[in-house]
Amino acid sequence: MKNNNKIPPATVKRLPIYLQCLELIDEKTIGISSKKLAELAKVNDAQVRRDLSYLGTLGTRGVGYEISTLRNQLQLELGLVEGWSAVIVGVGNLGSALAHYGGFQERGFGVVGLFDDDPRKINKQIAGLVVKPISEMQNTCEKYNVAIGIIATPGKVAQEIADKLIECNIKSILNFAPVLLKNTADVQIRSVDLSQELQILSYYLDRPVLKAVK
Amino acid sequence: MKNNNKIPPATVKRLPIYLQCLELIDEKTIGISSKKLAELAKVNDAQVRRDLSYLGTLGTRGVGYEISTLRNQLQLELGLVEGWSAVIVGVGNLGSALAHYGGFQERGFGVVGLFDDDPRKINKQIAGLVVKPISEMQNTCEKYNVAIGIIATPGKVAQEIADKLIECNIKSILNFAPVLLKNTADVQIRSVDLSQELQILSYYLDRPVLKAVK
DNA sequence: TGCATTAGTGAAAAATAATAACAAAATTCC
DNA sequence: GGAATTTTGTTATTATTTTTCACTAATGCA
Repeated sequence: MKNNNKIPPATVKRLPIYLQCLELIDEKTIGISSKKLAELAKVNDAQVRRDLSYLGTLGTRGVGYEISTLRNQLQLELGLVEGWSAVIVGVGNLGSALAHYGGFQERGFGVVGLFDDDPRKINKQIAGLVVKPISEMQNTCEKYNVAIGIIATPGKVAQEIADKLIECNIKSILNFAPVLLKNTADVQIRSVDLSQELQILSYYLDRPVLKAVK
Repeated sequence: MKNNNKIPPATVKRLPIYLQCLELIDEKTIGISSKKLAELAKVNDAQVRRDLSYLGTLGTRGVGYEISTLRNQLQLELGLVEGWSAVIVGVGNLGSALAHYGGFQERGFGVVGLFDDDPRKINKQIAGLVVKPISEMQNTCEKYNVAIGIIATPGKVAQEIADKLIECNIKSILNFAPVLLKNTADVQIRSVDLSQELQILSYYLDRPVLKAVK
């Protein structure tokens, strides 16, 4: 399939899962079939082939996929190779958790700044970084050419922070505050509302028969 | 529409958003039209009516919806009224963040237990609760009839914890560890992988034209 | 060479979602 | 009181997306 930039959302959601599945495989193994990968990822094997075909022609007919190639392409497609930098705004428990979270660094995201406006938090050291006041954010973002802003503040200041991040020329925002942020044309916003997740889960609590939303 | 238990996933995902929108409204206002709510939630107004119709006949033609009724029904449908209890396993930064997170209590989820097997954490007090060893989990779950287990442990022990939670007769799991948990027939599992979220965001980083996955 | 295997993909089918459009019910205004 | 207006509930339609089937094309191996 032509690599024309148009991977369906449902597929994009599965790419990180495939990547994760590959990590589970014994290092000595060098190849994997769509059938086996499908099994690990708990999807149909035609789905796997279809999904991977969006990334280009990666496999070999009659043989399967070479794991290292697959991993590289997945990482490339997900933009995990270019090493995006991120800043975290709000260093309460959630912000700290995110700062400590190994998964980010591992997958090519470097957290280069922590910001908060609480004087008790400023200058505290967390995960090797010093917490700075939000007024210094612009500076850091320019210096490191930061692409991602992570909002872990209380809801009521989240929009204000988002606006500031946009002013800093950030390209995407990952929002953990429980509010709907205003959409902006050229900034991708992705929200994770922890209690919303719990609410959705809760909906399915008394309905064990139904399939849960993914 | 008959209230026959079958709300489409896309709708279930919007219900918490509607609930959130209602919270933004001035307390004195008692009614709201589908058009206005649509505007707040940033969706089509026909969509709002369609979505709400799954909950029963809540509005009044020519008038609109009574906010308090709407809120009650949304909460009821989402199961936020029955007061589910939850336990959190793993009290690192993320677990602590979740324990402190006001949103849960507010929306009807009571966190009744914190568990960890790190001796340095046991007996620590967090958000008014004392951290206990995982061996005591069964006990707490029975005592409080806990319905939800929240996993905030490192990935490598997550499956083991999930199994233990299932043994404790929990009904749903909200998993924050970056692993795919094995599916079990009568336990709903919902996973939030923070770095997966970031990876999906990252995919859209160089493709600002595309619409991001919801 | 022939058989077994497995990727890539067109096309069909299925599932899901969104929207338009309008009758029915309620209110307001004359 | 009745016409005009508003706004819901719902049917029907359309659109979109996703999944799966089924087959062809490579490849390896005996």
